[in-house]
Amino acid sequence: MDDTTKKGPKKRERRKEARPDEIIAAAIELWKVRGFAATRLEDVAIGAGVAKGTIYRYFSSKEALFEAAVEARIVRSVDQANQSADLFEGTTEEALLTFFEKVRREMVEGGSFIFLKVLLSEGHRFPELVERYEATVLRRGFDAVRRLLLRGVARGELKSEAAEFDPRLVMAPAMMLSLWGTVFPGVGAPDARQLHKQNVALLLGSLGVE
Amino acid sequence: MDDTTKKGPKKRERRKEARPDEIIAAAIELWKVRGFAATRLEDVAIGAGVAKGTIYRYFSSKEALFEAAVEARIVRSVDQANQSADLFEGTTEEALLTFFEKVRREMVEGGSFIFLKVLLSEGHRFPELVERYEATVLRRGFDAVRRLLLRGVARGELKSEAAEFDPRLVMAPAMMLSLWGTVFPGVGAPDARQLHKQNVALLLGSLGVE
Amino acid sequence: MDDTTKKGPKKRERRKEARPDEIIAAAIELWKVRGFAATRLEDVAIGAGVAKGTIYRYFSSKEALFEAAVEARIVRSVDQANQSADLFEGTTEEALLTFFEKVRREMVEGGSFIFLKVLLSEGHRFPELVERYEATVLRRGFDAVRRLLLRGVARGELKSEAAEFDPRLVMAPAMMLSLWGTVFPGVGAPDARQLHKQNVALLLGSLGVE
Amino acid sequence: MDDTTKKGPKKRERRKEARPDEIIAAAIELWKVRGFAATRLEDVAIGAGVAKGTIYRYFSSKEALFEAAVEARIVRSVDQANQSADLFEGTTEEALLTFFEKVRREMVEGGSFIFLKVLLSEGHRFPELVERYEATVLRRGFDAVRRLLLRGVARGELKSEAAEFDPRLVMAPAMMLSLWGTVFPGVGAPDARQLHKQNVALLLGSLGVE
DNA sequence: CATGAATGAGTGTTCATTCAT
DNA sequence: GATGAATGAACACTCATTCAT
Repeated sequence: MDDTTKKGPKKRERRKEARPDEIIAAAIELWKVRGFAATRLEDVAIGAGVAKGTIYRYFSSKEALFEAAVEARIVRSVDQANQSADLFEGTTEEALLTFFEKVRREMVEGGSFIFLKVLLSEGHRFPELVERYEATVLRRGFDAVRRLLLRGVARGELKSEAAEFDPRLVMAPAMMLSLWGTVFPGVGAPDARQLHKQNVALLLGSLGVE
Repeated sequence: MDDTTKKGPKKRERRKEARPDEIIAAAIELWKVRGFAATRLEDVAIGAGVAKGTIYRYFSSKEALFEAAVEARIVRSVDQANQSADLFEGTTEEALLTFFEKVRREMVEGGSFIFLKVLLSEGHRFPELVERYEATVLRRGFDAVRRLLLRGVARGELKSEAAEFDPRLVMAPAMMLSLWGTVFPGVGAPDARQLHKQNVALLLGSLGVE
Repeated sequence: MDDTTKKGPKKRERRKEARPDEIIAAAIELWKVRGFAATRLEDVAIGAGVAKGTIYRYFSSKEALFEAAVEARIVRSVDQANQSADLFEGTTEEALLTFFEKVRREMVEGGSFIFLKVLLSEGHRFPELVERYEATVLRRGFDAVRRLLLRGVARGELKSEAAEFDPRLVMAPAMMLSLWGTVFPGVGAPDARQLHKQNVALLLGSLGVE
Repeated sequence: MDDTTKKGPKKRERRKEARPDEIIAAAIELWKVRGFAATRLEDVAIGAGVAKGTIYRYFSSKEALFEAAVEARIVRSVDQANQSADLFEGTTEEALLTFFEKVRREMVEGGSFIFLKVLLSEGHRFPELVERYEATVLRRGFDAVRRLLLRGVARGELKSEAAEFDPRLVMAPAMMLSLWGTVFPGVGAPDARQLHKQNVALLLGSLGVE
């Protein structure tokens, strides 16, 4: 017990700092398959290779762990979205398609869908988090889309009225399809790319120049 | 034992037959505000003005109550959707707008959003119900939309390619906006009608003739 | 409901009087297979072809029903036992064998084993009934055996010391075997008659003259 | 993770290892007086000086606790019985008397009667346990008796036909008397030793040489 | 700091008993 | 009297959280 301090103190330090992330990663992995409510903190502990009590050293409660997980992933999500929208070089058509694909990948493969699900069904328990998610994920996502539309107008690819188009309508299909796909096997999942293309075509058909 | 086929045995039972519906109504009302998991069966009982045990006379478990509630509401939802699509007399533009409004009203005001939420976050506990919901609500909703698009083509209001357009893309925004609106105050709720109009404009702009 | 008073008032009266017995019979039949605690009063009602509430017209509680069942069967048991012992004409050997067989039949086929089982495991709930059962079933059974032994001495078939032999030792094997047989498939049931014979041989071998 | 194989990890656990036994002991003590069904798990917890939840750390259900209790006591019972039969040095008369006394002590004072009672009245809920009890307690008890009879024949104390005598008939009185004694105050308990003597006399009178 | 045994409030479910019809 | 819908006390079991080691 006390003999472990001999070898390398850095080693332990390093692991210690990684702990919260490992716990969050394990938690998300379990939440993805079992859902938030049905996943016991003990399972998270086992999944992260730590003891139950250890989780409480880093997160004051199950909800706090969830909030921390959202925070940890939100940064990535937002950055991804912004990169797609702002640093993209290609046509608006490609940009939109890439954006939809990013949303899908982040939601489905990255597991972010679990955050949205929990907030949708148990949002009442996380009032601040709901606000924060709305402001940081949704609003920023919408803003990214808006900038993308404006860029399209600026590039002469979209009609000027596209600047007024509500970004929520652009994002909704990609998100709804991702959510459906995680529960309803026959709806949304397999041909996601095809649907995204059709959605882009729809947008360009209506908002595109000529 | 076999003598029960007398005159009118329904008389006395008719009043009692309302009980299950009252319980379901009370349950949905509570689920809407507190969510499914956070609503105790005792609260449902109080809400319905009965004792806890009474619920078990009609529903064998909390999950069975949920399934019964879905069944009870599904019929209405599907009928609504079909009416919108099939019996509608006006233009496709009006038909789409009406359809979106029906979806929104059913989801938000009718409270059907709670079913979707629960299935999204706890679908694992209701495998058959997930299938049933997908087949009865989602698939039929998509079919109604498809028929609506075909009707538009037949009426010469939509390009022939509209017949191939994926109905999921038409429904997704209306559903996603409804879901968002129940949790994120600033997203989706207040100006729903405006968004639906813009969505219809988008569809017609791309799929409409001329 | 009110139209049934037309036909024969005697018919209903007669059935009314039979009700308690029918209920008791149905109860015992269920207790035999499911046990006392695991049998719901509703099952008894269904088995007896009456409504749950009707049981309470005749028996004030589940325990009262049990007590009444014991009383109803006790009379028969005791009479059977007394007949075996007192009215028997044959040898003591035959008398003992007949007696053991009566005990077994009453216990196993008649279902009396359920009374003993309940009193053994839940006797605390029925203090007066325990006393009554002890006095009416056990003690009288012992007395019947004692008289049987005395008769054997008088007939010159048993040594005089048999008059002092404790009847409990005579009865115990027959009862224990019956109890075992109702739960442990391999112990006691199939070859009961053979065991009774061996038990009689044992008794006569030790207590028999010559 | 794999470093747990250090010096003495048993030290800390040894104290905790007593918990299951303490819980079993408390449970049996309560079952003896109140019966199995009527004893709430919370009472067991209080009796063992732990919280309700602690019981579930060691036993997955009330029934599992019962099964564990049977297992824990079965070993002792069987060992006792075997010792009596095999390692005994004295005459068959003494051996039988000692054996009966062991049975009685184990059943009445050791509290094993509660296992038999529960299995008799609620055996349906424990099908495997019934089998196990039959095979481990009853059958082995019978075998011990059989060996005891064979030993008596070998020692020239019993007639050769004693080898064929059914051990169930030897055990039944001791067990039945123990069971009776736990419920019916006037039957069996006080003069148990006297009855055992008479039973031995009966057996030797019939099966004994000369 | 890490551990995991211990805690106990909370809830779904059962079922004997009551009582309006 | 009979019915069976309604009641509500009782209890097994779960799991987030705490804390002695």
